[in-house]
Amino acid sequence: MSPSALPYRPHNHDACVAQALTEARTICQQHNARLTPTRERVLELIWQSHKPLGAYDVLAVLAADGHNAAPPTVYRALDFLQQHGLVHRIASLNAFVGCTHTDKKHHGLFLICRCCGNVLELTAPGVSDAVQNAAADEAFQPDNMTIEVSGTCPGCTSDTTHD
Amino acid sequence: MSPSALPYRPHNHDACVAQALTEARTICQQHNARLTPTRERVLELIWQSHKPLGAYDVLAVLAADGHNAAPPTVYRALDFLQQHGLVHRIASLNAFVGCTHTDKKHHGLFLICRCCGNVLELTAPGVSDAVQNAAADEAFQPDNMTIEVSGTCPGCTSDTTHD
DNA sequence: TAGAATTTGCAACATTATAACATTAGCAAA
DNA sequence: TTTGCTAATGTTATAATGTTGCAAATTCTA
Ligand SMILES: [Zn+2]
Ligand SMILES: [Zn+2]
Ligand SMILES: [Zn+2]
Ligand SMILES: [Zn+2]
Repeated sequence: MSPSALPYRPHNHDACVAQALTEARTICQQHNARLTPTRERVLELIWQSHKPLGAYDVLAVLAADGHNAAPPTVYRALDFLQQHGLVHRIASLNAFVGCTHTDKKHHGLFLICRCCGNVLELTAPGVSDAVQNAAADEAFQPDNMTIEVSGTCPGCTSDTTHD
Repeated sequence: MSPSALPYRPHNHDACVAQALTEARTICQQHNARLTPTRERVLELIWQSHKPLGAYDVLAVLAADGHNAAPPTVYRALDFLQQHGLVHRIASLNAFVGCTHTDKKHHGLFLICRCCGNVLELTAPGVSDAVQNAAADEAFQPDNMTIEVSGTCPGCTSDTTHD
């Protein structure tokens, strides 16, 4: 899985979605939290690709579904999903992406391709540690870290045609 | 300067501002760019503290100055200042802070105190390198990195009274 | 089933950012 | 010094993103 990991190469994405939903159900059960239809639907939409989706994009699809939804509907669902570690917010894009490491406790590092828009989430303990050290040198107690790297993914480096 | 660096302890902040403005003039000259009155004023406002300032906060002060300003005025000035490396945008706060490393080429790492709101910018080559490595492992070519850590600064860890 | 707690619907509003186009200031060649 | 170019600013409107507050409905618990 090292060079050219999942979102950057063709894969059975339906399996991604199915697995994400299954894991979500398990996790919510463990947390004694209710994965209601709206929340599950939002999660499914976020997972429709590995490109982050904006809250209002989600809203638009819900509306097209016939769901009578307003912004708070979406933001509440997204808050819930974030709280249970099922999605991450990408601050530099104001958008949301499904978490691909729901099993481990982690601080995600996100590789965002400027060209195709896909995002790969890494666990990158080396980076976390380096940040921890830098913070410790300043006697700063880290709580949460946002690490977002934009650039060009392997697919877009080689190709001339993009998605 | 290691433990308890600048923004987190009392310091002569006027000197911070003066230095920032001086460096800005130098840099703009070098870049053949015009540090117009509006741009300089915005930079000065951003530097009024080590707490990031929102675009509309800047706008409000400009208005109080008697300057007939609209949002584009501020955003344009901020774009200019960012382009010349004089301010950074903190994505997780939608706010702007003066760059404290205008001399070196750098990717900033920001320690954001949840309690007092101050931000300390570090250069942290160790972190940059770790990120580069993680990206290289995925054959990803990094372009720009956003590294923002929120937590508690040394001042707020010890004190019970905050700013 | 009654009561409590969580979730949703809904309306209005707040904040952040950009588009489009007219106007002006700075500068240099004719 | 007038002309013409470019960068910078003014102006208006609008887009995009995110929140608050309260009432109704649903789900859980006892
Ligand atoms: Zn997939
Ligand atoms: Zn994750
Ligand atoms: Zn200072
Ligand atoms: Zn900087």
